[in-house]
Amino acid sequence: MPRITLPESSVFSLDLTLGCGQVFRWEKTGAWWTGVVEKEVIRIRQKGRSLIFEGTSRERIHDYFGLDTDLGFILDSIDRDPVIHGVITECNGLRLVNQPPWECLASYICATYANIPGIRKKISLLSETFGEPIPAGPGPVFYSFPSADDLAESAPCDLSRCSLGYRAPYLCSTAREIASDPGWEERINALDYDVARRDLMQFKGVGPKVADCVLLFAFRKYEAFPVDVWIARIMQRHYGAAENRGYEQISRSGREYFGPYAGYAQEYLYGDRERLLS
DNA sequence: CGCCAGGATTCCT
DNA sequence: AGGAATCATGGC
Repeated sequence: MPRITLPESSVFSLDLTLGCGQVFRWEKTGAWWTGVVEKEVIRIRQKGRSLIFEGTSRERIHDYFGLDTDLGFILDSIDRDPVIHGVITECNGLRLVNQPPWECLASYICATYANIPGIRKKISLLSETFGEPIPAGPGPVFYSFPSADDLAESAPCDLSRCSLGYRAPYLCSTAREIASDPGWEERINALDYDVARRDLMQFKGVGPKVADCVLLFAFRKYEAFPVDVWIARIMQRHYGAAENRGYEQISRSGREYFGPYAGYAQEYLYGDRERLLS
């Protein structure tokens, strides 16, 4: 089975990376994580400095987990006070993965005002209903995440079986838009953060929070600082944000305070939210 | 059962 | 620009 040995200087925690809530399709059984990335079922585990995996290429693992990213440099740049310093210690090795853009966009549209177990279920239902089974030997069947075309072409775009609630028409509309806009990835990629953000927010069901998540998790715009209810509470308790501050104010203050890798700070705070709010 | 959730939209002032 | 009401569903 292929194996990647991480260099001494490269900090990485597979458990924190896949378990912090940035992705919704990975599951851990025993020591092994199993997940679907595009058309591949990947199994992977970590033993110290080694990553052992099957189902995909070495290049895919490097790219998906951002193993060539200098995490130490990023963490140094956001390490500005005792609070974030403690979080960096607690969650050391957490990396932002490079998510496929469409899956990320669709997933975070589904994620609005839902909790993580519920989100996982919605995405699982979407994949089983509209995705394609991936041949992967014996055991349970895994499904690819449906493409925008898959969803747009599903006759009346009937997503009602997937527990999406009021998000269903949003996802349906955005799937159609994306299906007829094949250049959207390249376009967003080429735009600066704030322009790209306005572009994404033209899709139905995409407000500032979803846009920030997509820019951060799929387009590597690391200054994005998504604010959900947990981050809002953390910013209130630990960073003196007033109680009735709106999204833009909290997000901007996070960006200005933590700098060009504010999104990393956000994800570390989110990953350690239980301790920070206990 | 009631409260909450990686919020967005619409309508209002 | 900044509120408030509304939205559908499942987890806990």
